[in-house]
Amino acid sequence: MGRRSTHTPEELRELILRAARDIIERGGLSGLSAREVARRIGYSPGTLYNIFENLDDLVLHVEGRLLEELEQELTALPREESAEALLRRLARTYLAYTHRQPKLWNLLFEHHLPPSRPVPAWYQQRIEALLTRIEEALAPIMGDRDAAALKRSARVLWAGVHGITSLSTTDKLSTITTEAAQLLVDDLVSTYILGLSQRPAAAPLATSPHAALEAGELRDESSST
Amino acid sequence: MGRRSTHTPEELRELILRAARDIIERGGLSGLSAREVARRIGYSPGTLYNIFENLDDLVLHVEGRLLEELEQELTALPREESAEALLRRLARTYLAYTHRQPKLWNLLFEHHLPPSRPVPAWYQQRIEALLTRIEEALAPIMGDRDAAALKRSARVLWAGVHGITSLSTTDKLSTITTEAAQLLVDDLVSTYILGLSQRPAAAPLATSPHAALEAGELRDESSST
DNA sequence: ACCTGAACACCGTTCAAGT
DNA sequence: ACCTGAACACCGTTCAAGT
Repeated sequence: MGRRSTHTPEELRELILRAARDIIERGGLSGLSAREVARRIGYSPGTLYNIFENLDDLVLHVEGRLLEELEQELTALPREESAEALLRRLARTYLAYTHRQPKLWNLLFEHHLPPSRPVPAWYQQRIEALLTRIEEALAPIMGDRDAAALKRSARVLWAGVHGITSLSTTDKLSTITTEAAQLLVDDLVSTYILGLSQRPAAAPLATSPHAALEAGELRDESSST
Repeated sequence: MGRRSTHTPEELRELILRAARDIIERGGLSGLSAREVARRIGYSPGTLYNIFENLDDLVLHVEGRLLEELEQELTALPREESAEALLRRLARTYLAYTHRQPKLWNLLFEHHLPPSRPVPAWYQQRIEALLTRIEEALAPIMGDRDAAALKRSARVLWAGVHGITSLSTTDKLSTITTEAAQLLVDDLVSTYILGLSQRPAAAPLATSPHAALEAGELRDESSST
């Protein structure tokens, strides 16, 4: 017993993260256990708890790495001719990344912290960073619409692409192949952008045809429930 | 030991499903265990295995009930003035259902079967039934576009709404409130439908402006990777 | 200072034995 | 025929004890 110090704390951290990632990539989150990680790296289970708070904390850091990697891929994308082409490329890159390691990516959505402790700030920031990539790509299309609309559209697209990848990697959309999923992603991006381009740009929002339509429908909604 | 027959097999099945549902509703999938279910209903753990194959099978049947309930809600919806209003109502109903019991609904997406055994047919059919509700609502808008386009759009909308609800219930979209999620869902449905309405209806597809556009873009894509 | 490993309180699943 | 409960092979997490 006692110390071994064959690895620095940083090395140990790396070893643990890599082992955990490997286990999840092969067998999903349910295949992961602290004891299994310990076995793989040749340390006792207790050692993990010197470095990570608990298993949730460890998993959260594996997720963080994934978000980081994806963001790098999105950032490294070549220039495109049009804003629409760029958005489509972003969506496809996301899709390709998730299909390259489906179980790992699913981690982001099947792992939940106990409601007692909220998602840490650094994690939220990584997601915000990805959303910012989309907002940047979307801005030229949105023209002078207000910032709230831009944020909203970025989130709609992100969530939509996520929904497609999530349902297709877990085979709950009868989609199965990556090609089929890509068709859906392309359809979403093209059609949504086409819809956006039809919307009135900024202007007195309250009096635009579309705002009036929405207000009317909302009244409908509350009166009939 | 030995039999007790204070409950018929059907009653026992009900007891188990209800206990499991209750546990998941409170503590999520990770809170569920066969032993805990057994404790709650006052039977031994082994009893569950007379009725369900294993814990995955039990969970799958809880999911089946959820899909069934949602479908009933969607089917019972009142008539709407327009196809768009109906689609929006469908999306909101979905959202409301999932936010009413978020942990339970998340079950559908955090629970994965081992890849060895695929999703059973009855489960796939429940999902197809829900997609059919959307296709019916969407058909008037799509006009005489081909059936494949209808199926595709229904799936895009379903996945999109799912993505929004999934990310908002797990707080990974910085959305938090149901109202915020509803804004996103409304935006998705309205904008996507607006986009659809701009597309050429059927006609000689290969020569329509849009088809030409897409073909061009696809060529672009493959040449630049 | 760092790591161990036993200990505690749990799991899913099986199956001989009981009624 | 139905149900039990002990048994097996696992868990996450803690913490006194060792080096």
